[in-house]
Amino acid sequence: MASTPRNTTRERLEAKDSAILDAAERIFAQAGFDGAKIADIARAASVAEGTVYLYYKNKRDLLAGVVGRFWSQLTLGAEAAINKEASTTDQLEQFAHYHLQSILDQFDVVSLTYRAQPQKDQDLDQVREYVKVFDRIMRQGVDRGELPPHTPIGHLRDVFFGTLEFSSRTLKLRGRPYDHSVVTNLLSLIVAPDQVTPARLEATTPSNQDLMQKLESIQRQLKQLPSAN
Amino acid sequence: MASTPRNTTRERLEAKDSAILDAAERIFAQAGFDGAKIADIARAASVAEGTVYLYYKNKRDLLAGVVGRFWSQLTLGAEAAINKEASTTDQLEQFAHYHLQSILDQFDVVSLTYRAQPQKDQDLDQVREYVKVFDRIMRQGVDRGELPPHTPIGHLRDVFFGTLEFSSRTLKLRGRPYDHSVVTNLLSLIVAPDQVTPARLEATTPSNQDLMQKLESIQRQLKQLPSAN
DNA sequence: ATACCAAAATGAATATTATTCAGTTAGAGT
DNA sequence: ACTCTAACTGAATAATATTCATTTTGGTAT
Repeated sequence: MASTPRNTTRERLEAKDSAILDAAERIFAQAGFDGAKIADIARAASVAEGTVYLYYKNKRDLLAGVVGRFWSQLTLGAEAAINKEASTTDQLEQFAHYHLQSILDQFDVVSLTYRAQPQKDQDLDQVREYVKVFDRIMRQGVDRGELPPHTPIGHLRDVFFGTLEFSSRTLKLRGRPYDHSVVTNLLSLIVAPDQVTPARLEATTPSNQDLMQKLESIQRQLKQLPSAN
Repeated sequence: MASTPRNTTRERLEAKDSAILDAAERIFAQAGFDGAKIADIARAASVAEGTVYLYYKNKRDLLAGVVGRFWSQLTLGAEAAINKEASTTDQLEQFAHYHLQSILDQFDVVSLTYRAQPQKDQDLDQVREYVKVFDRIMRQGVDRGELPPHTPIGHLRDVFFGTLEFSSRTLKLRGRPYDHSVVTNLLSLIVAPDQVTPARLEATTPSNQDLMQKLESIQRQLKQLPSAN
């Protein structure tokens, strides 16, 4: 019955795989790799311990599954969060915002990514895929002429992801929530400074620039007073 | 006999502690946290398994000891590698060079640092101490007038360490050796962000000092008005 | 509908290690 | 030399990852 539209067997297997990954993600994030017990994960997924080993060779392989799925989903979310019609600067800001928010939100899962030496080469495939989102934006920016042709994309990629990851650690360590100034500051380094206008900030609180302009305007008016000269 | 210059007992204990840390560092770096067996570490340190537990509460605590010592030594090395008389830019380059080279060289030990959730707050104390080296250079740069007064040191610190850490991962992943262009590129962002000289930065974002000067200037003008009374 | 078979699932048994602890050794002070 | 304690030992214990002999399930053919 190969032509039946719904392959119930495969569906059942995928559902079970998914349940195991869900449970593993939860337990790993909560207890860390060592603290997580296969028995707990199996129970949370409503399967026997042995069943876990039908889907994943061992605990480490299970972790790789969790991490791989996480970054894979993050890639999808990023594509959705970025407006491909927007300017390069705006796309970068959208991506940086999405990335920082996501890794703060799921800090524990992210932390599992680089734990110990990833065994296999393909263990980081999904991360590589995610990173390519940045490369695409930058290449498009160069093509469009919004970035100089010699832009060192490789270097800036390390700056982009490295800074956001380190910032997320700093924020977590200090118990602070998402902070957009991290994104603004980063962008001011990566793209030409005059292209980055902290629109939100400008709207809410007048900058020193605004104050200075106002003062200069007042001063000009003063100079025009008849007796002032 | 408390006045004897050499306290042999203490010395013996410290030597043993050191031997255990040496062995642990080697085994942890080689096999990762999970892969490292206490039995192996004990054998490599020439002590019984039980002895390890006289010095460290458990395996995780032992890891914290290894990581703490590593960063502590890195701090000493950094102080030595930086010429305090040099310009801020040069000091930053020296530090960046030292840092990247060190973390590449001892990549496996560095990787152990952020593994899983550091349990205690003080687990990262030595890392904090290390990070302060950057802050000191930057503050000195501002004091000397080599950096604009409003340099966002906190943000730039995340950029500095985040970028170098991520770059080290990129290089390792590709089997590449130390690459100084990483340092050069990073510095061009931090110190002289593409034609944004300190002067220009000052011009674009007036400080409160600037504002105060402007106000005082206005005030002087006002006093000269005849009708001002 | 029933029988059959392979795939899927189970969980008790096994293997591997972290951790403990009852017993031993060493060395500082008297 | 004797004592007493701190340091050390390694076999015993406990926790838990992994295996595997057995059972269950569900699709397919008759």
